[in-house]
Amino acid sequence: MEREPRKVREFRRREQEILDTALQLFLEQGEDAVTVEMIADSVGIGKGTIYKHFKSKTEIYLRLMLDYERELNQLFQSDDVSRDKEALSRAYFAFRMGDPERYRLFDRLEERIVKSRQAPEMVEQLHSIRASNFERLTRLIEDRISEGKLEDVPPYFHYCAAWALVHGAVALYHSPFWSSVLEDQEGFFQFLMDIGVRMGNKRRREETSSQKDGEA
Amino acid sequence: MEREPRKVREFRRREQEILDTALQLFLEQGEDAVTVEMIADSVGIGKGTIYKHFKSKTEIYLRLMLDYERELNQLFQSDDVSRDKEALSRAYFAFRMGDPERYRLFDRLEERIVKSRQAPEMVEQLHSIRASNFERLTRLIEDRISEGKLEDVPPYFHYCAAWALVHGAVALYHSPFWSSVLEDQEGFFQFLMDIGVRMGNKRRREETSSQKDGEA
Amino acid sequence: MEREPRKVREFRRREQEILDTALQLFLEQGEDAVTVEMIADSVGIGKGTIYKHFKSKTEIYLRLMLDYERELNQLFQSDDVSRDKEALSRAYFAFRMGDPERYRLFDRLEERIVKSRQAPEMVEQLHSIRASNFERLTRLIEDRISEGKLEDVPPYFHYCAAWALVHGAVALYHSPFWSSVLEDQEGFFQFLMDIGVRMGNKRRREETSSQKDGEA
Amino acid sequence: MEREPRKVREFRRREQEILDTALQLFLEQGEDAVTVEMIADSVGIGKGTIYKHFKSKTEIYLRLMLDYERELNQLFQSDDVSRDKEALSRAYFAFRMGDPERYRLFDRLEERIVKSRQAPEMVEQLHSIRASNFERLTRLIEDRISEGKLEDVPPYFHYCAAWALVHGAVALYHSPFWSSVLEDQEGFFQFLMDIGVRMGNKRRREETSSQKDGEA
DNA sequence: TATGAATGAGGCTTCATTCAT
DNA sequence: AATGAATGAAGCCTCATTCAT
Repeated sequence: MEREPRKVREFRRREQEILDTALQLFLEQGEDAVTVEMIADSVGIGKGTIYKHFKSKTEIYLRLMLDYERELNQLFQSDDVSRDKEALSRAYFAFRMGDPERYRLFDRLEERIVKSRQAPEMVEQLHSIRASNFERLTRLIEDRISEGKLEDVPPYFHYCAAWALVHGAVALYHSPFWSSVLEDQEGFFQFLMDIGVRMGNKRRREETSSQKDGEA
Repeated sequence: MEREPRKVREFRRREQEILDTALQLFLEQGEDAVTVEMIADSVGIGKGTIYKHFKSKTEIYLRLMLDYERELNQLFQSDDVSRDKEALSRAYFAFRMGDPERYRLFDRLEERIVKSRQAPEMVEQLHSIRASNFERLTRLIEDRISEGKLEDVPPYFHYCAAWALVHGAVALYHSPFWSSVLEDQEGFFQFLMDIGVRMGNKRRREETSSQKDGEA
Repeated sequence: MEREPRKVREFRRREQEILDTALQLFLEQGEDAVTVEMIADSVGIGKGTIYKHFKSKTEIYLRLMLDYERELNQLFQSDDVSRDKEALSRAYFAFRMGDPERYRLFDRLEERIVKSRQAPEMVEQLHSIRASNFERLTRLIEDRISEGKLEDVPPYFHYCAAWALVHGAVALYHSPFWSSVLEDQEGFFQFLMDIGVRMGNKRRREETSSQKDGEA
Repeated sequence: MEREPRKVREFRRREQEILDTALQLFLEQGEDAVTVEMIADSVGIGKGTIYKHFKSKTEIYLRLMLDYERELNQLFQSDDVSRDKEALSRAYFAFRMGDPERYRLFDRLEERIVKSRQAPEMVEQLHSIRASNFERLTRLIEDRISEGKLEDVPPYFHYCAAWALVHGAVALYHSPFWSSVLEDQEGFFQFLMDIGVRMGNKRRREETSSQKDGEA
């Protein structure tokens, strides 16, 4: 009753090692350039061992994605941030931009995996974590709307807009072309985050009406 | 001296046919699921013939991407739009969202191609078209800034922000998860476009200062 | 209009070569011990080439089986034999025993392929050839029954019995144990064939009644 | 001195459990689809434990085959049946047809194992059991021949013919194609068994001579 | 110029067996 | 004795690209 845990712990440690190494390699070389054998070699184990832990390469992808989604989940669940819409916006932005490569990788993988209909149960699991995050978010936004601080549109307008902006920011950061354009990266992402933080706020009367004809 | 042009024209027509078909297939099935043979069969020619037109599959990708970039270029060069920053924003948004799948495909391909360092000359060509677009844009924005209509930040802040938002919008549209959340797609993208059109506008005094402490 | 046929002929020749070689190897070493690569090497071509001709290893199996079944079909359709039940019995016996290894191989393969539900269309094709053979046979037997030469049982009793005996003969021939027992192989198979040829014949009264009468 | 036997008994019981489970699985899924791990899981023990009982997967096969052969042996050794050739024929037929799947499995395995020359000692053991069976049988048949009840051919002609017919019957029963043809299975196998029981019987004068020219 | 047969490197996955605990 | 994690050889199949006709 005290020996088993050791073995189990060893096993888990190795599993984590595989995941860490795989992520590292995926980020460095692109997921397609990384073979299962390379992962095994990097960890220093046999190819077959990987398949004791994961049924397929796709399952490795999904495990990594789930971990990432859970990290985000913790952010949303933590009280110090999830009460304040602006703080949450900033935290979300920071989370995504904190490791843009990773975010990008998972986004790419998700599209591919969903398209090929592999491991649908795990995909569903992924989506359900995400959905739970956004239920909480919806409530927060509804509160702000009724307080008159946010524009009165369906709550998902707000967080989808935030998602989009952040997603774009990540892509920008990543893009070989654009990142070379951005001389003052730091300043720019600050600028962008401010836009994001403010973007759904209720506008003053005059402003609202100027939307189309102000220019004319 | 009159026969040759006909042959040449034939040749070009076929080349275009290959490109159109390839794009179609890439969009439908994903680029990795489409083999060169499938393209040839779809066009009704031999596999070898494709290699008379393009040195590699990657070159097909790049040709498609260049064409797309040139289409965008025309948008930016057309006078009726390129004088008015808001109109341009809208047009840009509309262009990307008009065929989000295509945009997404090219974005994905660009990352991969750049990473693997294939066909660097063509990549450079792609980037130079894009750069020329944005030189023109830079001038337009500089004008608006000096007119006091846009915030006084480096001009690329403005168009990079627009790029990011649009990019995010496309991804959102695409995402199997998010697109299911967006019940009122039409309304949402309108909402987002408005944000995009307004986002770099110079803010009134009060607003600017309220940035952080307005909430408090 | 004269060049194409040459290429096509070449292609077919090679296909046949693959089939012949594969059969040879399957017989010598057992189907599982033979890899696609071995076949390719034996023919002197690349592994990939095999897959231009056959979608999978299983398809090779099935092509061989279909060819064999068609050979048998020709036997049944040939007039000189298919009018005379005894001659047909002998011819059938001879056909199976003429290459017992091959028969055995295909029997084994059929079981496996059917069990794993691969290539069901080809399996169906195989079965339909066989069924057509036995329709013809059914008619022949019905004639003999109404002439009072064969026992009046459902026609398939007759040919299924023949099938069973021949199948057993082949297995016997094959069995490492039994074949060592059979000192006078030639004589034995003659003996067995005689049984087969006679076995469904109408028996005289006395014989018929003696069948079980201990019981009565 | 009383504890050890218990342990030993336990060990044997487990061994039998492994064999039973393995057989079950082989029959249900085909021997190649069953991994050693599946057997272990089914029994509820570790994979390594199986290798404490059997040196290899092949040894499991052979142990099952030996058990089967020994069962048959008991049939032949039991006095009530082994004195009467017809009763023995029927019993033999019944034994094989009683579990045709099992017979089929072992037949298949024997071919494979012999071909690959694994565990030759066990194969030899298998064959020697079988040989002993047939020595006894030989004597029985010799008696009947000298009594004038069976045709005067080498005794093994008789039992090899029986073997062949039964083997064919099993295959017929098994064949995905043929079994669908056999509407009246029960009736057919009765018909076949009668043939088997009678087939080596001494024929009356007239019959013998009619063999070839009776038809004419 | 057009063709399409041929290529072969390389990917993913399986599984019987070993061995340290 | 029992375990089950680790192994790695080996198999099947794909597909971009070449090249002789």
